[in-house]
Amino acid sequence: MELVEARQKFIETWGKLGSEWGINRTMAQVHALLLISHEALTTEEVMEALSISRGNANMTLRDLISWGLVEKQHKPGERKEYFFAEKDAWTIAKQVAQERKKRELDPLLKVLNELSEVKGNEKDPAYKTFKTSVKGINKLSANVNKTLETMIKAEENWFWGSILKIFK
Amino acid sequence: MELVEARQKFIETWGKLGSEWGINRTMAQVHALLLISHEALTTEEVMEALSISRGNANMTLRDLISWGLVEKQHKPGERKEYFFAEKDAWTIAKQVAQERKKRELDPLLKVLNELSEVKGNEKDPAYKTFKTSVKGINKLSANVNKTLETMIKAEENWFWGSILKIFK
DNA sequence: ATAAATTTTCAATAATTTTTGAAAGTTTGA
DNA sequence: TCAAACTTTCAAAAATTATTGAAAATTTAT
Repeated sequence: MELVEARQKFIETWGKLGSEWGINRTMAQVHALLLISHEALTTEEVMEALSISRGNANMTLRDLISWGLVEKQHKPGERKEYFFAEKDAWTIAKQVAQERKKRELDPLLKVLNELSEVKGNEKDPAYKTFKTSVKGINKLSANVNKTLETMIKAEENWFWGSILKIFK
Repeated sequence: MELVEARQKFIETWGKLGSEWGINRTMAQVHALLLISHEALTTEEVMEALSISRGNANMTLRDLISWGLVEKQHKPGERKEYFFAEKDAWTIAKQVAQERKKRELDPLLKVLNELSEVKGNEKDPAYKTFKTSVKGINKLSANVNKTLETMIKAEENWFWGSILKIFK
């Protein structure tokens, strides 16, 4: 396979994967493009490479920055902004995990904690099932949350550190 | 908070979470409804509870079955089908992980393996960056894959078994 | 202060995804 | 064999989500 074709396929595959996981396809594609670019690209170049509009490119790049996956660069003497992606797979994964935790897991836990406290008649099977199910999900979510926190905070932690080496 | 209100909120929250993770909102809501129902429900009851059409309810329930999260039940002497959800949070999580692995991770790995083998000029920075990035993602994905396989196959495995107890 | 270069915004439009509902299909019991 | 009970299908419609593009805002150099 030729590099040009392979690049195309990577962008397409990454975009598809993103959309299966609730990430806008274009955003995943822009990320893919930057991942396989050895130097930082301008908005113009991103627009060109993926045939997307200026508005779309701009918003998408800002989103990627807010996810901590891309950063702006400035070249001396140049006015325009360049965009560059973190390339290390482990760092990307950590960043995505951290962001999703903040955006989704933390709010979920807040709701589950509330719902775990609903009062009712212990004899009522509807009440019992609700409570048991919600508590079960709450507990698992809380454990995932705690683990992510530990992992993110202290990769040096002797225990998690050695587990995580499996993935690197 | 009243049980009726709490149930409503749980269904809404689970639906939102699903859609953030690329799962159709209605499907997540039907799942939520069954999760907090102490007995199996008919298509009719699901339609009623969530105000959705027969076609939608039918397709969604079939999908949930294909994800291994819901099963059909038959009551003696009754003609219609009843649907019941697995309630244990850990079993649900395992099931979802296994399904997503099969549907998404395995196909991804196939592509990444292909792309890792693209030939080109080692002096070309575009080629070098492509190769390095793709290989990095490939390696991480392969490790995640292997770990999931191990986890799914042998929960009894002394090593993973003890790690997984953290989550249960 | 001016204007060229660049980035951002956002209402309108387009594309995609989901849902509906009625018709077709299937199963079961009499 | 018939028909009632129930399930499945799928083309059309609705809802949602993403994209465009031109105007407004901002930045920078002179």
